[in-house]
Amino acid sequence: MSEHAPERTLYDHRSAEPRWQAEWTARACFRADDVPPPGQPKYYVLEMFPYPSGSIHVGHVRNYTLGDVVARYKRARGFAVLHPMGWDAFGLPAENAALERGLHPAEWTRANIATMRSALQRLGFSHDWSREVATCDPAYYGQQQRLFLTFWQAGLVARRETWVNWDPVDNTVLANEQVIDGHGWRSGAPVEKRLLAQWGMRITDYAPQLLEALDDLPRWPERVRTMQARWIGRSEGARVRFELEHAAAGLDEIPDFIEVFTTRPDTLFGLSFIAVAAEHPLAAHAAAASPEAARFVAECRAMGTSEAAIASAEKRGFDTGLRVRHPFDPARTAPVWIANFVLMEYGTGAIFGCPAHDQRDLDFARTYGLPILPVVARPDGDASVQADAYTGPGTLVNSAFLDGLDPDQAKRAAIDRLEAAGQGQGVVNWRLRDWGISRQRYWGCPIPVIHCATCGPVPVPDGQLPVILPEDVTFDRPGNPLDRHPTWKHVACPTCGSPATRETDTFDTFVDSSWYFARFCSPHSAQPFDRAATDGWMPVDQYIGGVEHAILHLLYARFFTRALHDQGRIGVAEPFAGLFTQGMVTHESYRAEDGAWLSPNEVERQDDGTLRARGTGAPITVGRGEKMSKSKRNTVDPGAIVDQYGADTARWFVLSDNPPERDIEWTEAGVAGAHRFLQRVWRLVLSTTDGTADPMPLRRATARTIAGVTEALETFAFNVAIARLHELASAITDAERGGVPLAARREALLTMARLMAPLAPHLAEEVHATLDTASDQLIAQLPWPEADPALLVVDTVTIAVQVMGKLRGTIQLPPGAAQPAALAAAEAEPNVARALEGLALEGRRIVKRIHVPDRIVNFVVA
RNA sequence: GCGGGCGUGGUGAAAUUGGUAGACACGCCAGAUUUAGGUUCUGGUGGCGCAAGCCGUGGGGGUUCAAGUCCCUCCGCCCGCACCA
Repeated sequence: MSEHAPERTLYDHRSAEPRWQAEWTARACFRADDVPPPGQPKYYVLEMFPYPSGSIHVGHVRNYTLGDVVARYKRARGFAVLHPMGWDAFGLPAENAALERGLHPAEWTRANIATMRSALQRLGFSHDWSREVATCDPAYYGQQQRLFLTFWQAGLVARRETWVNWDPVDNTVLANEQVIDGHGWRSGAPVEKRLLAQWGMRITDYAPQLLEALDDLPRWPERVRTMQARWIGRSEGARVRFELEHAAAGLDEIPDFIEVFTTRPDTLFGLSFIAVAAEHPLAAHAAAASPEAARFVAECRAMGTSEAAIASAEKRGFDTGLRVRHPFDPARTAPVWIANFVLMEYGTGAIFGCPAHDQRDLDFARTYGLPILPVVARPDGDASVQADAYTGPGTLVNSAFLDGLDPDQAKRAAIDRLEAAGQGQGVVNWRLRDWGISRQRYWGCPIPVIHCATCGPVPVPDGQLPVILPEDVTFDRPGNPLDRHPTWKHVACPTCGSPATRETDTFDTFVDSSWYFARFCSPHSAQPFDRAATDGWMPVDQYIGGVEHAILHLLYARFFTRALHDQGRIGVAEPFAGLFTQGMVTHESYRAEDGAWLSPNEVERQDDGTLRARGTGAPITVGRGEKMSKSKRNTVDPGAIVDQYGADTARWFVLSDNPPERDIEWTEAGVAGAHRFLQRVWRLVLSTTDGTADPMPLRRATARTIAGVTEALETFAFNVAIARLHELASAITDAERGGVPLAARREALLTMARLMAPLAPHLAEEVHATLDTASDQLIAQLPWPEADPALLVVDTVTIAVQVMGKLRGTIQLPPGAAQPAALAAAEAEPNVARALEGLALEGRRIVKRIHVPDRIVNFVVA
């Protein structure tokens, strides 16, 4: 056996990683107090907690690695760090698993949590596991019920008959935010509209605040802020009452007027028609009176929102026969239509149509031959109606008292007149809807309400909380098993004592994730959270997760925090001071000739570089990198990567090459490359060659690396941090070859280990323990290295010399060299001199000499 | 349609924020050591050119001594929202 057996030169992650993980736990390195120590700055790092689906995927690895780099770095920088982890554990997949596999959702969820917890722990993340919470635990959701009741008291909860989005596959209501393109966000089934009594949160009360405060979140991505702003959707306009002519006397209980919302009250004289949504009460009246109207309304509803994209091409309507009077000219009337392009959920569910100045109205008017009256002339005076509706600036015409005004003036004048006449008022309209939180599902937090025939809905008294989800339920039929439970829902009314029933709906799981960040501050509190703990830790300094939560989760969490703030229960109005949205992890997809998707481990690279099916050698088609998905089978199991290469390799790879906000493509070559580099570091550690060369250049390189890595970590440029560490490794390799003493190289390696520690913590500890046998501390306990300023001082700088802006050479000068010296050296540079001579021969001479100290010299020749 | 973002070698990218474009890595080429290696190490690698040099950050134009970076304009790609009155 040779002296350098291969096993001895390889870093063995299989033994090192569990050893260091155990050591961190034993020393409680990542334990945080419920209140950060006084005098020490705090830093709360939070990654969006996972749904316990059963296994971690590489997206999780990336998400938690990013958070862990920040947590470990901030800890080393002297911050008291809170870095918790828990489980967003309620939700539909657990019920589906129950149906498919006969497992109870609780059992399935708990097993998944156990698996995923150990998978995460194997990656060496510095989470404080003593603060772990699961939203399906009564200790958590009981506090959530308490929060709900305080929200109710604060007037933020409403029970209303509302048109809801009904998912016919999942048998539940969906929030607007959960309807994607007319389909359920989870089931993908076309969403229907149903009228149901629902619990809702009055998030619209907070629309102005939620919008304005976006400006105070500079550490949020622009993209997310604009998405939220558009979702909240503020628009200024007017509500206008149109009195109905009661000509159609056959209709019972027709209201006296229709109210519309418009952003263009200036164009009221262009009125051509009124259009109401199919769900509008007036449409119901019309349907009651006329079979044709009923048929049209039914058609619209059947179409639902699912065909919205297709329907957008075709505007369809039905004339109810009703007419309204013009608010400014009672002699003028216009017809009332039911139209498929009017949305019940925006504004008042009714519009006034001004075809000349609104494209949709124009399309509709042309389809049904309705009048088109221009009321805004273009700046050149042309008021004619062209192919497209005119929405630009101009002057009002055909508009009585508004004539001659510009649209902005006319809006104000029209609103003034409406208000004076009691026919409308200027309003701000919001796109944001109230948040429906009832779900007809079992596996969620029970809504703590009792329905009494005499008292109505009654809150469950605090002493009876939590309302525990019963576990003895069956899933043999569709619908909510809580409804069918023999005893659970039957209770006495807390107010009058008469027989009553529990609410059997459960909360939307987005409620669960709207306050977990506060719970993490004091996870064992007998209240939702302790004020001292949230005062100490909130807000979250750095929140990290996928951009798919840009609207739903982040908006609800902001709403909850604001509401709690206004109730005096929490000290911050915004939960997340900094938000980072990471890119996806993608992978090539592979398809066999018959079109079947192949997983990466069913594919093999041939000697000629082509990819073929493993075993059969059949040719395959390689698709571009795209989001990993089970259907395309292009997923990679992080567990297998950790087994083969170790946690540090997986972490290093997801941080390498790409900036974290961008998508990365997972490649076997990239993983192998990360692993090679870590092994290379280990070989440097094992080197025993000694020498007597000057160690100063290596020391300077190390100091520069400290500065470079620090800056990179501060700016989330983790790929750049890795590049800097590669450079230091090369410098140490060069030093070894150049005979730099072993002790100096080991000093550099010890610094390198500390710089690497946030990214590859296990190897870092191994290096540290190997080279500094005197230390009884772990890197996890040590402060961040400081660069000696003296070592950052350079004795020469390279200055570029340009002639007419083109690079002609470089010169070496001491830093801070004065202009005369710099110019002289520049002119003396042979290549520069030659260029200048050549120009002089053409009779051209230097007219200007630019000198930027330590940067550049530029000779400008006329 | 509206909003946001992006466009740099064969590939992923970097660029002190207006000052030497391509750091670092993958890949590729050549060599060394091994030679069972998908090992390790060294050198090379934007394009054209023998060279001096010229060209080069999606295209065009502008500002400037100097532009990947700022301004105008066009093209292309990605993401989000979308009959929002």
